[in-house]
Amino acid sequence: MGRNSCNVKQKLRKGLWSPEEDEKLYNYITRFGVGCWSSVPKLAGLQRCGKSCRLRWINYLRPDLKRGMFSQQEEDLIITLHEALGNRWAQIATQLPGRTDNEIKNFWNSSLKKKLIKQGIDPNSHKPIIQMQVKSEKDICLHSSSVDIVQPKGLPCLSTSIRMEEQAYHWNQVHYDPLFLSEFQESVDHNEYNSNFLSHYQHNQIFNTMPNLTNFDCQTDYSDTCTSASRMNENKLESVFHFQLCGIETEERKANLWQEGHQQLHGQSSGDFSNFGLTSMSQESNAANLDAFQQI
DNA sequence: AACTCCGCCAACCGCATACAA
DNA sequence: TTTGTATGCGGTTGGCGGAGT
Repeated sequence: MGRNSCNVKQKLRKGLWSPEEDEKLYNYITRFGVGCWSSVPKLAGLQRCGKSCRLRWINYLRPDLKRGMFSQQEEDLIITLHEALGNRWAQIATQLPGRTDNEIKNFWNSSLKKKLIKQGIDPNSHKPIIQMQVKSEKDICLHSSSVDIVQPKGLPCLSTSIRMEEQAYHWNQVHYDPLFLSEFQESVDHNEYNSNFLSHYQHNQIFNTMPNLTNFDCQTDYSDTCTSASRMNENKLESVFHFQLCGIETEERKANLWQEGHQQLHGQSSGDFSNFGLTSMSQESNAANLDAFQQI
């Protein structure tokens, strides 16, 4: 049963979002909240499909999004979770507050994958590439007599006890909760591991030793990726307003405060967001204003 | 300066699933 | 139970901008 693209029914806009569209969507969501996405574009006065609006909100406009580079801890966590979960970006994203599945996926494909390959690790299996080559040669020799245990998709490779120790060591490196590690080990031992295991932990907030990434410090040194970092900051922050100033607030009053703050800073109507970016905000003259605004 | 190449990332597309009528 | 619609997810793509020539 094929389904038409949501843009086909009407002549709807596609492509990059303009600051005006962002403003409309942001104002609508902060005022009325996220309800039925399919009705959002109509009610917000946008020539977009609901799907596009949802994506824009989740990946860009959401006030609780973290901006900037991935920290080393986040990087380690993504690698570890990818080893355990595979390409389940949405599930991985639940363990990284303020990060979206799209962002993590892009980061993985553009950076982490290459990094692992550079380190001689296969990004799909997370095994050393040399070991994989030896194994594949062995497979060719042994063919059907292979005794390897087939792992369910998404499970880390735990076919030997040595591997399990390596795994535990690696997981400890990224500061997993010891309770989580022991229960994970137990679940694996009893073949009880399933894709909901991590969800369970997330749901019950058992990742209590995971570093708090919400207040991630963008000043951290990321020398090897600073070029893309600066570009990312520009891309993300220059075009639109800086929602994080006032955090997520659904009440209209807060939205108004935000608009007032914007006007205070720039002396213009909130309709024009094109100049409300990091570039200008990073200037010292604005820093003091920002501090004052954050007090609102 | 002009052009090409290439990496990054925002956004789209199609599929799967959930849910309501 | 069937059908239509909404939402969520992962793979893919196209445009932008920086680097190199």
